[in-house]
Amino acid sequence: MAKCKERGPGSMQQFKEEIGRLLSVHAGLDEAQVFADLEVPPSPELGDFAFPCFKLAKSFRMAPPRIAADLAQKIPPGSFFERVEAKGPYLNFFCNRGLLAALAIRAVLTEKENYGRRESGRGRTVVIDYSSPNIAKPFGIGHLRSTIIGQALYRIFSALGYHCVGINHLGDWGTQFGKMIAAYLRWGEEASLSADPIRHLYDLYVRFHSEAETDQALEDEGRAWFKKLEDGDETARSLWQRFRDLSLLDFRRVYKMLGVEFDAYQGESFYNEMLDDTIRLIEEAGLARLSEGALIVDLEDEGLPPCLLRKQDGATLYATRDLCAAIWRQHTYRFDLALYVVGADQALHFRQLFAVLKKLGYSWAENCHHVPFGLIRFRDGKMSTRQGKLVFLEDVLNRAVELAGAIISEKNPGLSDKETVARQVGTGAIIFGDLYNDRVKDIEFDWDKVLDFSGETAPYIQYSHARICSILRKAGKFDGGDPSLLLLEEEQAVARTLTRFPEAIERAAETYRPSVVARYLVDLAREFNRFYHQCPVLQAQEDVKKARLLLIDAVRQVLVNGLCLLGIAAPEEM
RNA sequence: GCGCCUGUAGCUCAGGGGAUAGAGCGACGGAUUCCUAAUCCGCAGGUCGCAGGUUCGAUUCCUGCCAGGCGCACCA
Repeated sequence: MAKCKERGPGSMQQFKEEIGRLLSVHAGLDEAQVFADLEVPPSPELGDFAFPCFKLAKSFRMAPPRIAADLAQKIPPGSFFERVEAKGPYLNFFCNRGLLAALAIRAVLTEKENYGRRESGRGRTVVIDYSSPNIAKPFGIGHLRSTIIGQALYRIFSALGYHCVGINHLGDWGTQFGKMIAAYLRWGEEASLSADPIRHLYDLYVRFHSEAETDQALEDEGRAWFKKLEDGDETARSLWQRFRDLSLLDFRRVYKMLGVEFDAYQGESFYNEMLDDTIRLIEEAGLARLSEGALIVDLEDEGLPPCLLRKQDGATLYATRDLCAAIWRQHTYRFDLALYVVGADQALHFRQLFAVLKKLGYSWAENCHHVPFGLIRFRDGKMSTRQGKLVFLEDVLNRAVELAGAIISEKNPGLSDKETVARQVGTGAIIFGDLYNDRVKDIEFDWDKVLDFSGETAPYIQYSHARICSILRKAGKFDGGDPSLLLLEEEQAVARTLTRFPEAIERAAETYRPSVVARYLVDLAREFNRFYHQCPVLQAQEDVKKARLLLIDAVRQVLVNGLCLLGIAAPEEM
C-alpha cells in the first residue's frame, strides 16, 4: 500500500491546523485528535469544516449538541474564520472567504505545473506491469483498460515523487504460439501475412479454435509446436520471430495514438533462459513436486489450487514465467512496490503467484499487488478473441476522432489545425471513459455510450479548459489582482475545489484508482461552468475582473495538470 | 460445489460509521443583445438487493441469504 499520509502544504491544511490549535488552546482538546476527526460538511451553508462532538459525550458527560454549543461560545473566530457555530452535534467553522480564495489561488499559480505534486514517494521505486497484449492477436478494446489504467498510475505515482518503471509484459510466449505456428503451417499464406499481418494471424487463430472443436489432433499439434519452440526448433523460432516483429509494429502504432510509453518491453519470452534457474530455485527450496506428471507447487495450506511450473511434456506455463519475472524485477529494480494491472479474471493466478513468492521467503512478496479491473463485455457475453468476438481498439479510436472532427466542423468551423484537436478530443474521450468509473466494474460495450461526448466526459473538461484559455487570450496581459475579493458563493466553490486536487492525487495512488482524479476533474470543471455562467469575467469591474482572471487561470492550470495525469491532452481551442 | 468481485434514481455510475444519499444520460420546462450553448438553471425520479448483528448512530462495518459476473491443474 502506498503511504502518502504526510501532510502536504495544501492551502486548506492551514485552516485545519488552526482549528486544532483553537480547540486545544481554548477547550483543552487534543490537537492531533481534533485534526483527525475534522470533517467537511455535506453542504457549504454548514461551513467549510465540521468538528463532530459525539466522541466527547462520554468524557464530558454531556449530549453532543450541548458540547458543540459550549465550544462555540469558547472559540473566538479570529483571522482564519469568520464564524464558528454550533449546529446540532457539530461545531462548524466558516473560513475567511478572502483568505481561502487567496491561499488557494496563490498555491496553484506559484506552483504551476507542479501544483499537486508531492515528494512522498521520493527514493521509492514502483514497477508497473501494464498493457501486456498478446502477440499475434489484434489489440482489442479489452487491452485498452490495462494500458490506460497502467499509464495513469504511472503518471500519478511519478507525481508523488516515485521512480516508476513501466513494463510491457508482452504475451509473446506460450502454447498459443504453438497453435499459431500449427495454424500458419496448415493454412497460412505469405502474401496475406505481408499485406495485413494482424488480420491474417487473427483469422488463423479463430480458424484454429473453430476447427479444433471437431479435430482433436489440432490441439496436440499446437502443443507439440510450442514444445519445439521452447526447444529452439529453427522453423518454430523463425515463424515466432516474424509474428512478434509484425505485432510489435502494430502495437506501437496504437501506443502512439494513445500517448502511451514504456520503460521496458520485457515480454514473457525475455525470461526463457532464466526459467530453468527459477524452477531449480523452487525445487531447492523444497516447494516443488510432481503430480500427475506435472511439476507443481502445492498451495493447499493457503487454500489455493496448486501452481503449475511444468506441464507433462516439460513445457513451462504462464505462472512459471511470471514467477521468474517477479524475481528478475526485484533483482533488477529493487522495487518497493510492484503493480500488476491485469484483468480481474486473473485474480486467482496472482494470489497463487504471490503465495509462491512468499513461500520462497521473499519479504517483498507483500509489496506485489494485483490491480484488477472489470471486463469489457457485450450484452450477450464476454469478448473472446478465439470466437472472433471483439472490437478493435483502433476502430474505436478512429470513430471517436471522426465524430470529434464532425462536431468541430459544426461548432467551430474556423478552428485551425482541426485534425490535431479532433484527435485530442476523440482519444481523450475514449481514455477518460475508461478511467472515470471504478476499475473493478465490468463495462458493457456500447457504441452509443463510447461516442457520447456530453456530460461527464473528457470533452466536457477539455471544453471548460478551452473556454478559459479563450477568456485569458482576450484579456491579454495584466498585472496584480487581488483574489481575496472573490467572496461570492460561485467563486468560493471554485476556490475550494482547487484545494482538493493534491488529496485527489494521493487518494488515487493509495487506492490505485485513477478514477479519483478523473472524478475530481469533472467536479472542478462543473464548478467552473457554474461560476462562468453566473459571473462575467471580462465585463466585470476592473479589480473584480483581475481577481476572476487569476481564479480561472488557476482552474486552467489544475485542469491541465489533472488531464496530464490521465494522459489526456488539453487543447487551447476546440 | 468452493473462492473472488459486483448489487444505490428508468439507464450508466459516484459516495461512504454520522447532519436533508449525489452526478451524468434520458423525460419535461427554462436560459444565448454578453467571455465558444460540447454550457448552465429548474422540475421529476431512491424500501442504498433481502434479513439479522455490532454501534449513541449503518446505505457504509460483520454474518447469512438472494441475484449477476468471473475463476477453480497442464490456456494466458
